[in-house]
Amino acid sequence: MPIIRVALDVPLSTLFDYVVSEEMCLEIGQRVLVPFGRKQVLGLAMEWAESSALATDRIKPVTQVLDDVPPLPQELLTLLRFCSDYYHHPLGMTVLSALPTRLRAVEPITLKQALDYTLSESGKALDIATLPKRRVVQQRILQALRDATLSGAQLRSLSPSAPAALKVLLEAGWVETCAAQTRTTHFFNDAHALTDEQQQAVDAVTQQTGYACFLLHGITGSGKTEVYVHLMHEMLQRGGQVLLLVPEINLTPQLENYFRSRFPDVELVSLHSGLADGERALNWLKAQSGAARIVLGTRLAVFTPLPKLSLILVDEEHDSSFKQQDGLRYSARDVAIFRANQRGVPIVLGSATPSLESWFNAKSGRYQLLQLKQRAVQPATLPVVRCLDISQLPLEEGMSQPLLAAIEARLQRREQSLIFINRRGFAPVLMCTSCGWLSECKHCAGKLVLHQKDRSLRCHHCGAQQRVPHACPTCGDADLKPVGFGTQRLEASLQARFPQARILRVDRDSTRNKGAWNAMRKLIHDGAADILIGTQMLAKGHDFPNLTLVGVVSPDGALYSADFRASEKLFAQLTQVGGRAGRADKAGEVIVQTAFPNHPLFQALRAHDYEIWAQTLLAERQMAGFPPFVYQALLSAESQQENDALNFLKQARSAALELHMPVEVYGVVPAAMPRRANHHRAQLLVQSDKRKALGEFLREWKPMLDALPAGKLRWVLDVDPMEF
DNA sequence: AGCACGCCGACT
DNA sequence: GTCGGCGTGCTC
Repeated sequence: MPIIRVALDVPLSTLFDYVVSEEMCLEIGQRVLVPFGRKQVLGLAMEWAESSALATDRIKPVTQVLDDVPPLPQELLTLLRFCSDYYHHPLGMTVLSALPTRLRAVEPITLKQALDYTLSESGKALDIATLPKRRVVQQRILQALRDATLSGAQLRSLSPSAPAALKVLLEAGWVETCAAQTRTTHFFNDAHALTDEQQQAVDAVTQQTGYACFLLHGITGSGKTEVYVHLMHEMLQRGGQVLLLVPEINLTPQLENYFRSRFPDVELVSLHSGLADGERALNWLKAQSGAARIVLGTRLAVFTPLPKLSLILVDEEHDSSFKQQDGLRYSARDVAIFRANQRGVPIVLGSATPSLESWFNAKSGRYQLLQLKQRAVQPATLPVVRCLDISQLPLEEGMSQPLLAAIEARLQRREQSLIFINRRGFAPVLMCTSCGWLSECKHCAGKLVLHQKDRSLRCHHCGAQQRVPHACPTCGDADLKPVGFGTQRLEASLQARFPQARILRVDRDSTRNKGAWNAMRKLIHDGAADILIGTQMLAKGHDFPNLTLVGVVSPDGALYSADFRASEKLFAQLTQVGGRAGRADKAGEVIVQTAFPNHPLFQALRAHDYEIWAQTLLAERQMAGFPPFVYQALLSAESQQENDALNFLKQARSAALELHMPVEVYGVVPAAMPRRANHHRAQLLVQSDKRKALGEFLREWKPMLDALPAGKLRWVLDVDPMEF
């Protein structure tokens, strides 16, 4: 009897053997239902086996083959094996976590057959002019169908009310459905002529045969998206599929609409965790069938089966949200590169501020560097960046006179200002002026943040919340003072100073409700806000057409942060948020309040010189022996009893040292947040200047970790960690 | 991860 | 005498 090896969603690195009866029709890549323990679970058929190491009588038979969807392609299984191996995550969990939730359920999926629409005989005979004049959309649909048989998507692009109108036409018998046909041509809305630079970038990629990784470094406003659009167009013409990865779910609906407008009759699907299970599965299947030609998605979309994949685009490739922070801790950007290589197709990483890893690879020739140094949009010049030395300037509620004056000037000119402060709440801590007591979280090592709106103190790490005390819990003094500034405090003080101004605060608190952020974006776009105050959420998002000033308040924390990537991230954020300033007819202005105006970061920011900044950082990293000059893996552990985590890590460390492999094993140290939600947290860093050496070490080490007595503790191994 | 089996404290 | 605590151990 043949034996199939099945991936199951259990934290074990092995596959599980099952017997397949003769009459059962099973292919690799199909979902199967198998008995496991005393339950029936869903698994994925990974490979055939001649024999099993297990005694024959212990091998159970496959219960059922789920053939409602086509098998996963071998290529995707290979990709998942690579991920499991590289990130040292159990294969079964890796494979199952790549499936959309709906496909991890046993209930069969009923696929709606894609339909095309055409005129019936009576429809052809119909004189459109005889229809009531007000039925504009119906007339438009009929007119369009005169010329060609069209898909639902094509008809939907005629009008938002097309589906309703179509229903009426179908009921009237003028329009009929027929099985969808595959289209080989598509309409391309070629709205913008490319600049020379853009054209060169497009040519470099389209002339590439086989795998190559391109780093598209383009200053803000240089039109990277236009390059993507033209690349997509070319690949679609060649009959391929394009995968576009974007950092955030928030950005997908806008981008989706944008690309739909550029390719009105091309099937485009989005994939992200915000979709309902059914829709996500449906989109995934459209990608798998090859029907969806453009797949737009967040990191999880990197695991979509794409039979005709011919190009991968990673937008804002430096963004840390491409790194998954739990479960399979993959970097979608890195997996995408592996995938492009595996498939033998080009991949383009785009950013105005590339990650140092990518920049280093481009400089050393591993990636091909494509640069866009000119702006393709108006205004032609980048915003003027000014740094105000706050050690020399008096501050009023966190803001200096010149910044306030600049805001006032915008108010008078009816232009918008954006104040960027990466701290939500009113003040990061509450202090007793008498005894020096600070509001600390009982469960974490962090401080409780004052939220004035609901008079609460909140922990941003564990979510704990309490009422603001009326007096100091230690000495009883009633004079408690907020220290430092958050979005709420700036909102309050700016409102007091500019009572007429319409101020909009954009942070996780103000956008928590569903649709709130979208509604705010509309307000901003419609000019219904004068001053925007926000966190990094505002740095991304769309262009705000009437914004001419960006103020940056207290960015200095990142300059002396323990996280070696903090300053890299700050530069990217400031470049991104600064890029929001400027109108079609007018260059923008960026004002940064800092105590270190001569810091290389701000010098580079003023000069709009990413390259010199990257060079500075690379020199620092090389000196300090940090990535991208080394490869890292971080073992973190947390437990209620501090010793449990420490003992585990110490044993893990001894085991690592006993392996005597060419990697550097650091000491056991407390995590950046040493206590969180009543758990003590510590970590152990391992690194090597050879990726291969680190990988080989981890392969030996991981089973030893699995074998250590875990007790009451949680531990994770993070390969290429982004956060510590 | 589940979910068993398994051996020691407070209850009908 | 049982119910149930969560400590090991297994799942093809």
